[in-house]
Amino acid sequence: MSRRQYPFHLIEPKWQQRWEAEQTFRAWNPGDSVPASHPFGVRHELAGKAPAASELPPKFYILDMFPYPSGAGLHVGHPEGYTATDILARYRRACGFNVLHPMGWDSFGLPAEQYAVKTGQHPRKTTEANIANFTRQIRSLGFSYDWTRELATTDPDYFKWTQWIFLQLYNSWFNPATNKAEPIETLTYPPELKLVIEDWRSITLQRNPGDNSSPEDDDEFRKAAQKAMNEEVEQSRRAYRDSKRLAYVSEAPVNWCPELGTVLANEEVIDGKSEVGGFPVIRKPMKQWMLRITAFAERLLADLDTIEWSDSLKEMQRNWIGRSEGALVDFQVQGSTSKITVFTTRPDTLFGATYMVLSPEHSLLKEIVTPEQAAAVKQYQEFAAGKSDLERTELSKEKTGVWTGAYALNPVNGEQIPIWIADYVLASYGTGAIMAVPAHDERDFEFAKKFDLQIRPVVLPSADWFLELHSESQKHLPKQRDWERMIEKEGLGLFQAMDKLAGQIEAMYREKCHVFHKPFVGEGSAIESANGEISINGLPTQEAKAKITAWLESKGLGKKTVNFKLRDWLFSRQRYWGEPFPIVWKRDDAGNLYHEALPESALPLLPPALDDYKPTADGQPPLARAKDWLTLSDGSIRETNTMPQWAGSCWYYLRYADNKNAAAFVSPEAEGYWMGTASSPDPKSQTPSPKPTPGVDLYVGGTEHAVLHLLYARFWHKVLFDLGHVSTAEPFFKLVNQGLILGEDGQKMSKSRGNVVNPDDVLKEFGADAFRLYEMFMGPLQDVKPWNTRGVEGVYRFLGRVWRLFVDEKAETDYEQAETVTSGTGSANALLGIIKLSAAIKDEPGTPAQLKALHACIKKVTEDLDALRFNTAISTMMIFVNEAMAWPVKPWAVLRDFLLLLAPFAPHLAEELWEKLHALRADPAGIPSLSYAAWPKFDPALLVEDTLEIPVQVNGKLRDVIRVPAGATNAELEEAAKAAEKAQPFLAGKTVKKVIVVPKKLVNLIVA
RNA sequence: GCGGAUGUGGCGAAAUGGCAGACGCAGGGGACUUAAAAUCCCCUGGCCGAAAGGCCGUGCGGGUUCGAUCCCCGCCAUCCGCACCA
Repeated sequence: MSRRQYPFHLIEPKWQQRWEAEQTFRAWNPGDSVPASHPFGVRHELAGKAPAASELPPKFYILDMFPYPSGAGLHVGHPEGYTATDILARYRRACGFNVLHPMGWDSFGLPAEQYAVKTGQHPRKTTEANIANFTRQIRSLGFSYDWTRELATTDPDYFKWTQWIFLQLYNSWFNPATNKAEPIETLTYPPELKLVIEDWRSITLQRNPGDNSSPEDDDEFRKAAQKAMNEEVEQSRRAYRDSKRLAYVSEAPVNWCPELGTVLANEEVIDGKSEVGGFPVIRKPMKQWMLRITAFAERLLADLDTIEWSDSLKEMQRNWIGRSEGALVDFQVQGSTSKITVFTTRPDTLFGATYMVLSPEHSLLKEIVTPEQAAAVKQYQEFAAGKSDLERTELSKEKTGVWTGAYALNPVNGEQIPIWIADYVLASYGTGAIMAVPAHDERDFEFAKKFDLQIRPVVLPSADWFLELHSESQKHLPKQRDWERMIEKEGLGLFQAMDKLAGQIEAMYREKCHVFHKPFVGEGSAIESANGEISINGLPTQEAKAKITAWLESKGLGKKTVNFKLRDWLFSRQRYWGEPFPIVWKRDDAGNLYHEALPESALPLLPPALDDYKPTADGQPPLARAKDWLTLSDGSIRETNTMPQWAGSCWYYLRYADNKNAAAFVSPEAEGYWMGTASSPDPKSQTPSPKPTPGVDLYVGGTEHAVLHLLYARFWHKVLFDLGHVSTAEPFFKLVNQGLILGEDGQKMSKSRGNVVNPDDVLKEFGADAFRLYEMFMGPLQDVKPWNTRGVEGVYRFLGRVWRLFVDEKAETDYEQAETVTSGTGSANALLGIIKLSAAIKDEPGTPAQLKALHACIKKVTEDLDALRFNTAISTMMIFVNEAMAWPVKPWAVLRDFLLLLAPFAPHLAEELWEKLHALRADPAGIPSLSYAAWPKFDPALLVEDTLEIPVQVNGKLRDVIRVPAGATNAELEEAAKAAEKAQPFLAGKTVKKVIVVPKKLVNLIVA
């Protein structure tokens, strides 16, 4: 394919430059002055004004997940989502919305830092170069972003506010009574932490005679006296306060990579090895900053019901949050005052608890381990700690553990049960300890079998379960032939035999269920579950749970509770290229370290300049190398951790609304307009539907962020909402995941497979419009689909047909000759000026057939865009063009409306043809802007058919198609169907028993 | 193992209770051309048939219905998450 279908190489740069020069896609905030000439102002009669939110048209916020600007540049997967959102942004603009469609850079990140470690080049340099390359690539695709709102998370003007939001978290606590984040000042302290003196003014002074100090001095003295008296309790209060903050410090097990000398984030650990270098990673407790996301678990779960995300995505978030209802139960340790609390979802199986298991890291171990077992326990703890995550999962098939030598007392029956430790119990879930009910839990069952612990059934399964077990033909169970014998020799019916068999297995289950090969983990009815005070025998599982839990609560032995899989967010990284924490460390009089926030005025806190970006030899983060930066004049020491990459992406969508604001992270007006529903519907706009929604109206991005980014951002947003900084509880109202684009070989694109498609190459050969169109034509946005270069050629040919639909053949030949002569060095505009439109384009009304073709196209494209069905919208336009090519006369107005439909998909080509089309008419007002021209409306009256094709079925099989007047009655339809020629052979000699007539659709004749 | 999604021609796909395969790719034939490219026109799910036409066909097996790619039940396969979460 050597010859160009049309001169996209001239058209595309021309319009991209025009859009940029005229700031065509600038989005206007409330209060902005709209220039007199700007097409947005012209369209909405706001030119030269500074409209308030109520005067602006309704907003539509269309957001892409901003990219990490990697050194590799864009691949064809990126623009898939960007193209979809750009088409919608242009469509919504045409519909009369004020569209916010921004782009920016998630530019903190590991690759730039690793490059810095290797080469000493400052990560900012690498980052800037990568951003420049990404910008070039993205701009070449002709997206209608408002580039004045561009932002980068690495920009100090941006991360100043990331740090500011961290301070909001730091200075807040979660009030369980209100279920909200509140300023830390509203925290109430327990009675033992009451200040001795509440108010320094209440301290009475006894003046010495002759003391002539001023009353101000008295106040100073009173303050000092209060301070001294309260000092001790104040220290405890600080500790209490610090333990309640949404941002707090905790000794947490982290992914420590000895080889790299650093801590890794979970997402940087793959199969127990570091993503970089593939070195082993172990769990190690270290002091870390944590964010209290768990406090919001319930709301993060419940509010999923208020937003339009795909089921699968919501499900992934639900699984991650992992809510489960159960009970906390206390077990007394025998011969000790200590209690072990366990979390269980099956309190109804308490009578079947035959041993307990603590995680190897459990804090009570040092108290309860007997001297005889101490060595074995210690050895096991070391064994478990030394295991990498990889080894833990690899070895998970075989359970390991050690007895502690201690016993606990089962609270329901006082029975002595051994306490074990095993690494199948996780320190980080529940209480880090379990009651083991091997008869009703797979893991406990496996463990009990291995270590020969008692297995006691306390839930009776249904007969079906026994029969299923039997059908798996296990050892020890009755054999198939036993069953057959029952039927044959004992003369039993099938169901009697099954009952008898189930009965036999049940007896065995009650007596010696340790011979079974699997436990019963489902719901049944309780057995063997009674003590002197309470019995749950015979109760179905749900009722048994409720009753035993109530009993435990009444005896003070336990309580109903809800547990979550979600953990608090480990928020610190031992890295250079991230936001420094606005935190310093100090020592109190007793010499204890404590932390304090820097004042807002200290923001942004910039990272120090370094020569060496490696962690220090003793495992300190790189920031600890900057000795000057580290220590403040008052002796306090800066926090040397930095924030993770997620921090910047947690709130960038808010900054887009007001990215230049130096006084606030976003102004309330801008936030209220773009994120709230403050904008008023514009009565003049053509189709402002669907209505603007709270938050981002549409967010498009890959599934790789299904959980972490989207959960973290929702969490921050809720905190900001509680503190009154934003007006909605959820940030992203509607979210769509674009599907992965695979290589031509159907495999995931990767450098090593050599199947990566570079957009630059595609653009060079086919142009941006063809590229955009193909990405959308491949299939549904959400689907995974393979790239196919022949497919690009197909849509490219379609654009060529559109070109030839408009352009005069002779002029095209002239243009080609001129281009050859000037060999591309001539003025692009002069060359394009040679192109003349076809003489077949006439200012005549369209024929009914032409108008029908146009309006059918308008209808389908509009409906498809509303439903994000880009692929079928494009095929509809192909059908229109194929038909229009044959028209001897091409009505001007019909082609004009078609260009409006094409414009969101292929904006450059549409602009060029729009310009030429309008140049045919010497309109004194000049050429109207395509980008703000109103979306065409279809006229249903033009689509009405005079006659309809109606399929005729006989007994549900298609036999003929008849043509009837559109207004035919059911009776007429029936008659016509019975007379249908090709149906006759199937009707001959038979009586029509029944006739189904679906008006305007079909007739089905049922014959005997 | 658990959860979710998907399964339709040679390929990407469309139709979501009513003519299965729109549109595009690939393939075949033709027009234009000295020739090629480009463009334009026609054909193109399988089987039987000279044709007219018929039969079969949306992963597999059942069901609901006058009628099922579509709704329900049970399987199978593929992909994506999560995975000792008590």
